[in-house]
Amino acid sequence: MGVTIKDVAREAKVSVASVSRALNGHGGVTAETLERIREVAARLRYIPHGAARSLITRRTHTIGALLPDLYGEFFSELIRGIDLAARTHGLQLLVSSSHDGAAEAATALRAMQGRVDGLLVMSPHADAAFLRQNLPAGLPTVLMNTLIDGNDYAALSVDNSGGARLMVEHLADAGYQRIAFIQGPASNRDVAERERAYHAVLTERAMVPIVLPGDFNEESGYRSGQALVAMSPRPDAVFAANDMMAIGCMAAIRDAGLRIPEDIAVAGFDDVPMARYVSPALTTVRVRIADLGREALEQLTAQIDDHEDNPAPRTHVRVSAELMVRASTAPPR
Amino acid sequence: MGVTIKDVAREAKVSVASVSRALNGHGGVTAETLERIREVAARLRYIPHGAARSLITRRTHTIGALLPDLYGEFFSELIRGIDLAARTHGLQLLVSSSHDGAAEAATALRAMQGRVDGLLVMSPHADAAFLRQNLPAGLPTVLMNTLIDGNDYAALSVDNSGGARLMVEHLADAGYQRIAFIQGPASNRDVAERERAYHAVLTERAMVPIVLPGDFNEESGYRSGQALVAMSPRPDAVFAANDMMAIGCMAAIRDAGLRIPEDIAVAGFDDVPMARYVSPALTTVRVRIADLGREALEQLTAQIDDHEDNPAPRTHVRVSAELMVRASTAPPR
DNA sequence: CTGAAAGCGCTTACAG
DNA sequence: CTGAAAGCGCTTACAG
Repeated sequence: MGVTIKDVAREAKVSVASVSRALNGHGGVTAETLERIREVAARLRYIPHGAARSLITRRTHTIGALLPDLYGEFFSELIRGIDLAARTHGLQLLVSSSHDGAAEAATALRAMQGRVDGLLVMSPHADAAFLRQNLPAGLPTVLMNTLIDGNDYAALSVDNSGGARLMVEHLADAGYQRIAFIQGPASNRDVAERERAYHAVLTERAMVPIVLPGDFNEESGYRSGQALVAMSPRPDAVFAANDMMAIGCMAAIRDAGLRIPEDIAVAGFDDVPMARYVSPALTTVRVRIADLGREALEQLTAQIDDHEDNPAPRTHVRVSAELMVRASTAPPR
Repeated sequence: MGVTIKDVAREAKVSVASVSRALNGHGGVTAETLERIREVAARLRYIPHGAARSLITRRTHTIGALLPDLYGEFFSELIRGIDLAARTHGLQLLVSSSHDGAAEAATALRAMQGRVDGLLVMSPHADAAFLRQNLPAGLPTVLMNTLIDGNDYAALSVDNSGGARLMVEHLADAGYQRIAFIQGPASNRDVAERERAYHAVLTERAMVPIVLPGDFNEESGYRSGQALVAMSPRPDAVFAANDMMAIGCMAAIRDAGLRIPEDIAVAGFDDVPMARYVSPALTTVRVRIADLGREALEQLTAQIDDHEDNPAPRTHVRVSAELMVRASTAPPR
């Protein structure tokens, strides 16, 4: 079907070896044959077959990314960081996403074998056994927001704990007395870390926790906001596990005829673009997701370029979070 | 390095052919040998080498996507649509993005050869010559928002023209008399289509066009908003080529002490999530970007599954746009 | 400088 | 049911 190196060799009246050398710029060809081969290759529109080439060179110039999703704010930023770094290294990206179960994720991971030089893994299904079973031994790998016991893999993750702590301390320092927390999806590890930090700070300050349910969606924030305003005594501040719930919560507070932050201060987590546009602007925690992606890819390329005798360290790096104080948590009167 | 089919064969005391047949479920193996081979494969943690397999099967179960970018609202949605459809077909995604020039895009495209079963192409660098030069002949391809003369390729694109026309007609029908337009980046084809439709409707209605510069960023919308409020006679409505500029423009109008829509109505294009949250909520044009991606992938798989004697038609489909009327363009008193 | 040959890891007719 | 062999399209020592 397609034109192969053999076609070029025949047409240029040389061996396939010479075509390969010429086109790859390895030298060892006279300027004359080089020119002829180039001309024939262009005329025939020869494009080398990637799979065949990487089968013999053991290089694919591709990195695989196993992700739970490909869209939404978070992944958009994550992919941006990965892509930025991949581009500077001349790497392509093989992505695989949306695995409903461990079996699907395993299939996806296995399909990457022989097609990537390294792997970026972010998966709720990934644990030590899963990776041992489905990851080719020796394939450079970096985990993103995916915690595994031991030091077998390099890992990067968001400092949820530090970020949430900053937020709760900010609210307490501002003078708020009854600080509520809106949870995210139960199985979400990021949320668990945020909630743990919330409890830790409240305990340190001898304050009483008030926890409301949520699922990361705006609607759940609205519902918890309704519950919040009906409480007695009413909380005077609420920290939602993400921005969208915080925004939903703000709507509920306003619909109840209360003011933000005078009656109830509201804070979120993520710093989505919208956070600056809601009114009042939302105080939140910013995580440089793109940095996480970029840094993960840099660590991965370091592993790929490793020599056996000088392995890159398998470290666990925390990407720090930053407090973005805005009008929604101005100190109470 | 890794364990290959040979290792499994040796360990299971069979030929590699039998290992292949057993593991691929092709039958022709006794239950006993099947079991033994499976056991050995699992014990050795054998994972087939993708490149080797696709070299012989001529199938990669991967589709390539050449995109100008991977992040931001638009691509997030586009990728979502592609990913959704790819998943139902069991396909992986090889993405390549951010090509600063035609040469870089060409390299990326060529690198896909032999590694994908089909190609989704969205590139400002793609014209007929570019594709002929860098696309393996016969490789199934669908163009997205990338217009080429002729019917060599299937193509899908956003109906910018129809969407912009709906908007300008909406403003005129609402009673606005002096409708301004804020442009996007000069080289952007989507913008050109939107602007052309703006001019067409104004001509039909015997209205005078008022065109202000912009570059898709919020700041440029703000600047054009400042220019707008200083005009005399002042336009009573403005249609920005995208939502972010519309939002910037709203800020400028408000900062000038004017009201929206009483003094100046504002409309955008894209329907970004934020559009519903600004105050007043922004009237805009919604394009189902995810549908574009999904539909493009469906067309591509149809081509891939084609038989030579029954080729899928190379059509050019327009993804329709929808008017989202909100408070920012309520009719003038 | 050039070519014949081996080999990357797999699958698939073809015999037995 | 099973294996030997050919071949997918390339690259790279090895000779000449």
